[in-house]
Amino acid sequence: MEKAGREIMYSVFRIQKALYRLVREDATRVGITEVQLIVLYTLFKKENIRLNDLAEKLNMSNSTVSGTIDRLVSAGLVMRETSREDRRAVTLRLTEKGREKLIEAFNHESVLVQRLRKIENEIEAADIEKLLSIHQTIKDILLGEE
Amino acid sequence: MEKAGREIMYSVFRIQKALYRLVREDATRVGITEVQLIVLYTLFKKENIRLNDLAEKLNMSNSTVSGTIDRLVSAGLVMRETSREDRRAVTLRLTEKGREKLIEAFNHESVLVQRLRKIENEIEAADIEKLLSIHQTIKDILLGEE
DNA sequence: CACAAATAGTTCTTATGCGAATTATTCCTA
DNA sequence: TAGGAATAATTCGCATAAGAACTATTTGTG
Repeated sequence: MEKAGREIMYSVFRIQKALYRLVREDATRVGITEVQLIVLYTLFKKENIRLNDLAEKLNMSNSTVSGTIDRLVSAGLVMRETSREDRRAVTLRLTEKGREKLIEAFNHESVLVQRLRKIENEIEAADIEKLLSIHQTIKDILLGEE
Repeated sequence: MEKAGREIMYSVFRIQKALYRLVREDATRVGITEVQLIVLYTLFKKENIRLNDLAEKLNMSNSTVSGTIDRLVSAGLVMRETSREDRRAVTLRLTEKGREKLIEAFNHESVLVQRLRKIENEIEAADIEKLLSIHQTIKDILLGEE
């Protein structure tokens, strides 16, 4: 395989793992899993989203999301409601308890939030911009938008 | 949460998913899973590696790797051997069949290999270097090496 | 309008993926 | 050197993660 490409690949894998580990730390602290926390956050950012759209946003299959939502509903953190416009569809919403859980997870104790802040402080804005732009190029090439 | 940090996080997640999807394509073509293919590749690059070291290299727990190796052994692609120096340890090696499978996966048909090559061709070497260096900084911050 | 095609979710099966407990072996030190 | 601490791997339980098959609706086309 190609050397530079391989290095980029490994480098991305490593960062992703490190990020996931920090998310897991916050999630575990409040008694849920990292994926559940990411789902809560996404629902917080976008209310009344459909399961399909949530799955797409998270880059996950809807079978996976369906199962995760099952567990969040059982835990009383999320509500499932049949959409009135389309009775096939399901819309998802945080419960009050879910909202509280989310806020608790990303409070001042959150190492993830601290580290993300540190990244913003220690890396120059121009470099961050450069990084995101190269990432975009890479993503486009990987997805085959030529 | 912090805006730029969040963007970087999402951007990494997206690239990781895109990469995984391409690895999966090659893996599926030869009848194995993406993780199994990554393991075969790692064993190809480093013969007679211990399970522990393999897990560390892949950033996975050894319970996960142990299970994956189970399936690769069942499929006749990998050999497990008790280490002579340390009888607690297990060393792993590709079988001939495993080596053939790996070569078949990453042959000229491989979209992943093509795309990685394209990344090398279309992104300037200086930019790739810059990218890897920023990645390193981010990884260090995330892992808390302050 | 009828009815096939498309769409939204769920369920099933298999494979990760992790932490905790367990087993086997080796290391270390009183 | 005996026996506990440390280490390497496996096993177990649970939660992703994806694709395929399935159900329930809605859409599109003659």
